[in-house]
Amino acid sequence: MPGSPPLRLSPADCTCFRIRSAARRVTQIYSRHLGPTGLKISQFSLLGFVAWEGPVSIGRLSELLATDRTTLTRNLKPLLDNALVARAPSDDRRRHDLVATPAGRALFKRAIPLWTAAEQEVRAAMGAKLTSELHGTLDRSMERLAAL
Amino acid sequence: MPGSPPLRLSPADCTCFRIRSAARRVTQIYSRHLGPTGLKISQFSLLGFVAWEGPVSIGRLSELLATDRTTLTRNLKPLLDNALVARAPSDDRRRHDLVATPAGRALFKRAIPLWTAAEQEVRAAMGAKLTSELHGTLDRSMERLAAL
DNA sequence: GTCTATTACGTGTATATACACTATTATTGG
DNA sequence: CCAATAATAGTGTATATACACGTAATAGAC
Repeated sequence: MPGSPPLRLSPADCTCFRIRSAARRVTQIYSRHLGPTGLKISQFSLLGFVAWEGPVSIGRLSELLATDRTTLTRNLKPLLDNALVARAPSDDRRRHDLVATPAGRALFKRAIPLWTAAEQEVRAAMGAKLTSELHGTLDRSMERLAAL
Repeated sequence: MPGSPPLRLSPADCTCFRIRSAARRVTQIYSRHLGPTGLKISQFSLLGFVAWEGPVSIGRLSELLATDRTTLTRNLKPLLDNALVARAPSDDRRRHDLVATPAGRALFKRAIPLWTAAEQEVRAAMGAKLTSELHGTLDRSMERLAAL
């Protein structure tokens, strides 16, 4: 089996540029829908994870969300300030477990239909086939890139 | 032809979360490689576009990069401060045309091999098939989402 | 030729992101 | 028990992102 020909790569072929552009575009659409709740899309995700995973540490969230630990510290601030999430002491005093407050859970529930509308707008524009292709491709890419 | 069954969407199916996670992951890899140049990946892209497109306005760059105009104003600051990009007056005094300086073009050239290494690391981890699938899916998604 | 609508751009504000560094608490080896 | 090590988290700094708003200059209407 012969080796592949040497690829001629140009910066126009940049995987990073493509994925960052798409992320910006998609983020704008979701943000528009979520506007009335006062939640940004990343806050929606973060609040959802905290609500689902029950008491959870920053470090654990960092794994679940594939986000740097210190980024989450900053991202949590608006949620803590607005009392949507609260810190709870844990047995290990190095950790601060995070829980969603009743207000946080209520807001998340109110946000779900708006998120659904955003998701449906995107899926309607892309079509079911492209949507599932995109999800599958991204999921597999994340698996392959996790090792790096 | 019957309609599709009503989709039951859960926030775990979020397209935005997937694409943002992947963008974060990919960005980290490229940033690591580009570190020695002092350029972030977005600066590499921006500098490259300015160098290629010759004298170009902020508004035009905004279309090319699918980035908000005001974001580019901020993103350009480090490049202007480091004299990698310069403003040139244009016939229309509302516009400030941007050009890459010799230092900017030289740095971009030095950065290309590092970008290539990043691109190859990502492609090696993902495989050629998944890479081309990802690119195609992202490109088609951007087309479909541009209308929104 | 002026007045107005449009175009092109920057600023204020707020969030998102992550690396290097620091501080605190647990754990483990002796 | 105590010192060294590991684990957990926050801060300082810098960039990335975009909406709402304000400003300056051009183009068009008349």
